[in-house]
Amino acid sequence: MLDFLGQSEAVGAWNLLGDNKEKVVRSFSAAMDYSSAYVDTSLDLNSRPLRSLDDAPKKEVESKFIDFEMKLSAKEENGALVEELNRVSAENKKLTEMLTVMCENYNNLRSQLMEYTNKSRAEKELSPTKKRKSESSINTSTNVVGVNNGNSESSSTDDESFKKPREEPIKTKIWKTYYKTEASDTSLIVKDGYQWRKYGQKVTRDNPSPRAYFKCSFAPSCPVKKKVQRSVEDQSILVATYEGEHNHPQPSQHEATSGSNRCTAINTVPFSTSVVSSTPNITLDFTKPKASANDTAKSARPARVDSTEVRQILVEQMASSLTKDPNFTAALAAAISGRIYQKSNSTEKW
DNA sequence: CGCTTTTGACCGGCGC
DNA sequence: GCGCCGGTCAAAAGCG
Repeated sequence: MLDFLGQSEAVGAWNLLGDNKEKVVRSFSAAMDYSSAYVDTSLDLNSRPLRSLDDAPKKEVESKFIDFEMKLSAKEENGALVEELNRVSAENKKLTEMLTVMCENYNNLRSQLMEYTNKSRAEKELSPTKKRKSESSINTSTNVVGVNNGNSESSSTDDESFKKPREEPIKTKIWKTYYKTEASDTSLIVKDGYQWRKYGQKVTRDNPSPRAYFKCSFAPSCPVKKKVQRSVEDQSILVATYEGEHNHPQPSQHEATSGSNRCTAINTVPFSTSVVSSTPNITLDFTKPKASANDTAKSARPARVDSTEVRQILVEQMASSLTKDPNFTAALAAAISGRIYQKSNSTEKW
């Protein structure tokens, strides 16, 4: 009985979300976008609770509803239940409004952040700072935001870049790409569509995992280098730092998808603009052939995606994550079954 | 045999 | 000046 009431509440919540369902999902995905807080929203729509919607169990559920309804009418508790439902409905309406306000606030904050980011970038480009030789090009290259992705390497370089003036006038494009790999995979090879020649490997101080140094196999005509190192926080994530731009076409798109080392790019960010979390759940497969990876030097970087595309993918990711969460599945099942209940109620009682 | 990878040595910037 | 550290070099080894 109580259990069923709980389901009804979930039903009400879900129904009342109405057109805001998508907004909810989008806001969640947005939240995942700008914080590295891990939210276990995984659910599996194929798991048990939903199977009750299959034909045979569905009948069972419906019969439960009928029994329940009969009991209710017998005990004349409908009024109380309706009252309870109304109360929950009102509460959910409030929550929906709050969520909408939160979405608006989030959008405002985000636009402010973007504005601030652009401003600070412009300032840094006007008055560059100096660092060690190897890192000076980094600082001239891309926008810098005071948001850390948790990678101690990028955070430390950011700090230092603020302290020292620099004189390196050469601007080199530098950006980071995060690749999701098998945890058991110990290689530092990422398939990004280009051919690389490894020329060194070092164990750095801030990370127990070795850092591999690669040059583009078209070197010296192509000056692009990359460094690959496992993330300190998540050993299954490879952090590839690219320096420079390819001055030649991508040799083989097939290369990007073939090979024993199956890794997936989960994020591409300009150096130290790590606003986007490295949450392993968000997986954007840049290794697949795509139009953006064409001949131009600028497209040499692993496909940058625009915000709407990212947002869409995030929403899809969110949906897929939600489908893996047993709790959400249960709530969804309850919602659907609740609709049946409401429908039967509305046709017979109201 | 030629290309790639490995790995220890070396170099240069930086802090003390 | 010295030591630390990240980055690069280059000889040796590995591989097809």
